[in-house]
Amino acid sequence: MQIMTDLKSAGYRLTQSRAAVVRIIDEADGWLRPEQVHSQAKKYCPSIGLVTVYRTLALLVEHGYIRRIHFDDKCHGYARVELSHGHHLVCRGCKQTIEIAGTEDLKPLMKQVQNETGFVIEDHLLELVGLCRECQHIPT
Amino acid sequence: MQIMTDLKSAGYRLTQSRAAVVRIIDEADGWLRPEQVHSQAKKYCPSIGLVTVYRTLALLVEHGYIRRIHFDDKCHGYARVELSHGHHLVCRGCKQTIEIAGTEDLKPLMKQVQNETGFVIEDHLLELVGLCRECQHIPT
DNA sequence: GTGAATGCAAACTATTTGCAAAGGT
DNA sequence: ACCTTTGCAAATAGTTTGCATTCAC
Repeated sequence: MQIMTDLKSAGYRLTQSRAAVVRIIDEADGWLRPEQVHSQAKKYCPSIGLVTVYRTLALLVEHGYIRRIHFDDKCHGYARVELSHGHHLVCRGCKQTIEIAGTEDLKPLMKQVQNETGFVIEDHLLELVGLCRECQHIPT
Repeated sequence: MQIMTDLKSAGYRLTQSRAAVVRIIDEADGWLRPEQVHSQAKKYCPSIGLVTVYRTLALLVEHGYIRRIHFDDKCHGYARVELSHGHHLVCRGCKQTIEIAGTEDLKPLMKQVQNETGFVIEDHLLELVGLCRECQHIPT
């Protein structure tokens, strides 16, 4: 729960709701939608409201503890960041999200792109979507 | 307007609205939000409704003519696909979107990930965000 | 003429904001 | 006790759906 300590030193209060959200994210195998975080967080903080979940997720994103997951459809989810600026691999079947160490592999590509385009690249997002071993029977 | 021919052979009708949306996307330098496509498409089809824009965008995505752009915040945009499954580079300042030929560079990484995780990777999304030459004066 | 496509309004989903009450320090 | 944080309700933003009308073929 390093994040809780970090938040405390940043001047935030250690509330039940925040602890509950962090705990749910920690326990999750993959990514969760805000609504899922909410219903699960009630386990540890029965009175928690969905609004607080949104606010806490925003706080955790801001502090780099979790990351937003984007899909081709409209749904957004959140997953814990394991490796600084790693990329992620999402299973289309069971939704588990695995962080993959990645920036290094992209360095040459990014350098090449900067040279060719004159852009200064500030950030990048690499998302691989597929099926994990257990979900490979699922049709396309 | 290859896409219009394609749609026709797929059995879709060549309507004013569809032509207007395609034309706006073609003329755009970068990505556009549905609302922007709508207001600009009125130039060519004054009666077009936002709903039709959404429906047409979905059709064009389905046929691989455009791609959804995801940002860290909630806004989704659409940009033309120039290169089959290329990745894209988005300018944070002026929003221009450049397609970069890319799958090749990721092949080794994807192969490695498949071996290490047992996943079958079906799709990937690489988005580089930065500032183009003209926008580099903009603060972070 | 016929059925696909459209536009409108209304429904819906996801997220954010205002504000009084509760809780952490 | 003070001031942040919370929960509720309501507001908002983005997108989708139902249905009568319009338009491409």
